[in-house]
Amino acid sequence: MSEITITNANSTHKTLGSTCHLCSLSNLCLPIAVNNTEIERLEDVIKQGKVLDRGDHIFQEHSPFRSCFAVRSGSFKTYIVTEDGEEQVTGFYLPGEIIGMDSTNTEAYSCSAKALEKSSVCEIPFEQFEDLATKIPTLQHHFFQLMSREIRDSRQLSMLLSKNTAEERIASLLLSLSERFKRRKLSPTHFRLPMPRNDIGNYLGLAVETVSRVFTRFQKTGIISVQGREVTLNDIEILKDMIKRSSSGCQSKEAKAN
Amino acid sequence: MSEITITNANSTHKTLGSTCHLCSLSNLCLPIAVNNTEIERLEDVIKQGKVLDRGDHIFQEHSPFRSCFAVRSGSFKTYIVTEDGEEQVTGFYLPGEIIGMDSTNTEAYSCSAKALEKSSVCEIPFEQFEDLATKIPTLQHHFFQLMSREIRDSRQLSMLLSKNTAEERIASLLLSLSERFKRRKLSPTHFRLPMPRNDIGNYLGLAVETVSRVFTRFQKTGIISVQGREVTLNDIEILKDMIKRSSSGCQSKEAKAN
DNA sequence: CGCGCAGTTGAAAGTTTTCAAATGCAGTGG
DNA sequence: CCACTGCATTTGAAAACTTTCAACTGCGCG
Repeated sequence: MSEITITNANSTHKTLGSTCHLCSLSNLCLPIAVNNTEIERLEDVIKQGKVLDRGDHIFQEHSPFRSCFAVRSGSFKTYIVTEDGEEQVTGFYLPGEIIGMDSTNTEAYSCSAKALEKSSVCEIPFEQFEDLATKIPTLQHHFFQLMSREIRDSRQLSMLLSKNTAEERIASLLLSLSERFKRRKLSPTHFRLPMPRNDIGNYLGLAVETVSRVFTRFQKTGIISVQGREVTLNDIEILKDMIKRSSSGCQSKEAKAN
Repeated sequence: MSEITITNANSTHKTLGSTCHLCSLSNLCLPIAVNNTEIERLEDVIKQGKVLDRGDHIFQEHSPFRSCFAVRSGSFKTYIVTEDGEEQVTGFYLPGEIIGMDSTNTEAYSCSAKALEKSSVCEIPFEQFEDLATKIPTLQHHFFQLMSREIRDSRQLSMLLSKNTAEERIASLLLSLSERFKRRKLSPTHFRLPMPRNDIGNYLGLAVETVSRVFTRFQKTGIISVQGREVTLNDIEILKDMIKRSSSGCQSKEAKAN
């Protein structure tokens, strides 16, 4: 099955036949079977290479929805501001993952998306993309797939929040990150947390202090090593055992290869 | 804008022009703009009138995914069984709502769906439906819409679970049910809970005892009246104020009229 | 009429939060 | 290059909320 991936604007290059690597994030973003004509259409639709600094927004809650965004580098958090002005983190997004699917076909974005560091994204203007999807069944299929995965991931998070202890939630997040790094061919056992403790706590429904204490506890028992945002998972099995009780891990938003 | 709705097998009738009421649940289920030819195609695809008793499953987790289901009467819960054998309720579904969208485009159902009482559903075989969607842009659009709503609803639940107290969670569920009854032209202030306390607690991440205590507390302060599963909301405003702190209420899975 | 499940209630135990305060780290300006 | 300021992280102790355990009540169904 051939694949297409969104690309770096500077390094676009096509190969003959049906395979075409447009981006360094092959397999992660929009891995779908299309022919060359369709690839060209996709290229027309997707705008590449928007760069953002730490703290910049890709889009703000309530602003008119136009596009989804594929993370190319860096990392993002999505969040909602509640009526009393509190921020609620709804997700973290790493390279190869797609932001904004919860706003698909709505007037406005249902959350804000902010860069956690210097990052870049590809823009997927949704209306055009949708048109294209009616013409390319595999594209439609793939997008249904991404969305249903997003639903399942979110369910997963709900379960985590409703039934699991602080330790289990953190173990779950660590494992989720681990898998997502692994998928990008990076070390699954040693990585840098893109987000502050603050956001972790917010996302997992825990006080910052609790997050900190759990990290400390994990460190003391030797399961992980932490220094600031650098984390080493010393015993993934133990972490996995911790969350066995619940059906599975934290959400992992990647576009899983078809 | 014309509408189509899935129907009772016995009372199928078409009206001329572009409006066609196939089911008593008009506006709730699949309200979309289509022409008559398209309506006929939809009718071919959707199987109507499957009846289930209390405790019956529409589908089981891990069984091969074929169809989504629109609730026609009664009510359902969806749930997952965790590795340690615990049940985790992931949602409640009332007439006009669609079950199974989280399994769209997957091999197997990602949860089980069980009738909470004598109920009936319409079956939407997904593969055929998907084909149809590529031919009817509004249908594709509508389904994207339903799915993105499902994502948002699930996010909402996560927020509820991560940041809200027991009282707020229950208030939120009550208001969600209230709105969903209202949408069906039923009383938004007096209704029968389709599910046992058990499932409420499970869904909201609370012990049954806590659910019971909160109901009692609400009753004592006069906000609601409860006798078993019969509930009367005496002061919706107070309930709304309770959950104001969080951005919004509980999930409401209805297909909102386009 | 009685069994069994659903719901309620009380008291103790556990987790997590909150409040307060100290320490570390990083970018800024002198 | 260093001190300074502000934010991030850590830690301790008390307070708050929810769960757990146990027991009791109520209701529906055979």
